[in-house]
Amino acid sequence: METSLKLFSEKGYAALSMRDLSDAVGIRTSSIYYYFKSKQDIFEALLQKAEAMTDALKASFFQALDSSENVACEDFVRAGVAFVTGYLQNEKIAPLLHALESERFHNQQADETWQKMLFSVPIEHEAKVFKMLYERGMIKNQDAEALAAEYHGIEMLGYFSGDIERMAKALESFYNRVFAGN
Amino acid sequence: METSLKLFSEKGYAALSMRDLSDAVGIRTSSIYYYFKSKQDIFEALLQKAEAMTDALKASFFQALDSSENVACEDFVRAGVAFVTGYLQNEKIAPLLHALESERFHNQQADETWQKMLFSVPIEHEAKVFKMLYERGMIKNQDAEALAAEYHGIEMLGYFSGDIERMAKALESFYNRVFAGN
DNA sequence: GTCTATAAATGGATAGAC
DNA sequence: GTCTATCCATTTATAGAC
Repeated sequence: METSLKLFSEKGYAALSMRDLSDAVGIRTSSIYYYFKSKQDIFEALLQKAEAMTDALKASFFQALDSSENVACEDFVRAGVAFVTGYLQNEKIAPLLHALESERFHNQQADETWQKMLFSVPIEHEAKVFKMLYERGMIKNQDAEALAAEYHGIEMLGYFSGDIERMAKALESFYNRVFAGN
Repeated sequence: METSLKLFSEKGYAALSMRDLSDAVGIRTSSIYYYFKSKQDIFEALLQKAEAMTDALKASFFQALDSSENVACEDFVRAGVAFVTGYLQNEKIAPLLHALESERFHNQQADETWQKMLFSVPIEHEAKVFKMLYERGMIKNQDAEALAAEYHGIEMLGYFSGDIERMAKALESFYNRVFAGN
């Protein structure tokens, strides 16, 4: 599973052959069929793992920001950077996301899980955070959904472009405008 | 070329066979080799086309916003929506971007062109626009780079998530804060 | 320019010994 | 559980007739 994740993310589903995989694992091709009934079966196990990761993400999101009573600009920026560099780009999650992204136009479930992991789950949480910040009187803007979309947009730009410094500056700029006068 | 663009974007490079392609075009597989010396050759022609599209984009960006002397919120939102729905999602560009995205982890040039088209070129232009808006006294925020990153982040979120309505609302929210008090 | 024919390699997958 | 051996379909690509 580990090796298939690595190779699927590097080569893509169609380009990865069972021979490549068995060579990388150090067994014969036919031995793979003792554990998985087909190549598709391996990929589906991967999809399941990604689904599980998404559920896990849903549970543990942004705890630091969520529980804090006072949000300093540094915390705010740090939380955003941490999500991208510490989570999306970490060695466990990144290959999973790459494998999903490479197949998302040819595999509906890959697309759905990818969107869930990168967009719906985090945005839903972020909207809750902004709602909380409003209710505590820490920000004046009531539209938590729009704020979450802006916030997450900055994160996604950092994730896809890889320019984390620019992302951090944009988050800071965002913070200064949203928290201005509070 | 048209058919290969369509099929590469739908199936991905490795999954598209020369047979699929020749069947779709209505000729025999061997006849393709009269025009292209290999499958890779076809994909590289596609990459070239994408590069040309990127150069064309660079030239014609956001003219409406660029030339206006007064930016109303509606114009601002409309320009952003137009870039995503009218350009990125149109029938000429979308398959090109999908083909590039599917291969970006296995093909460096695909990755570079994809990043250029979706991020560097538009952001560079958007930063110029915000700089202009500042110089004309229409906004108070001096950091055009950060504003462009925020603005483009919202667009990318709309593009990838497909939620154009949310994108429009976030752009409106962004406008209201950036242009507040001017 | 398009075809038939075919080469030569690689693909996913199975049978059955150990 | 892992192996050898093998099947058979499909792949990219070429040669050469028309």
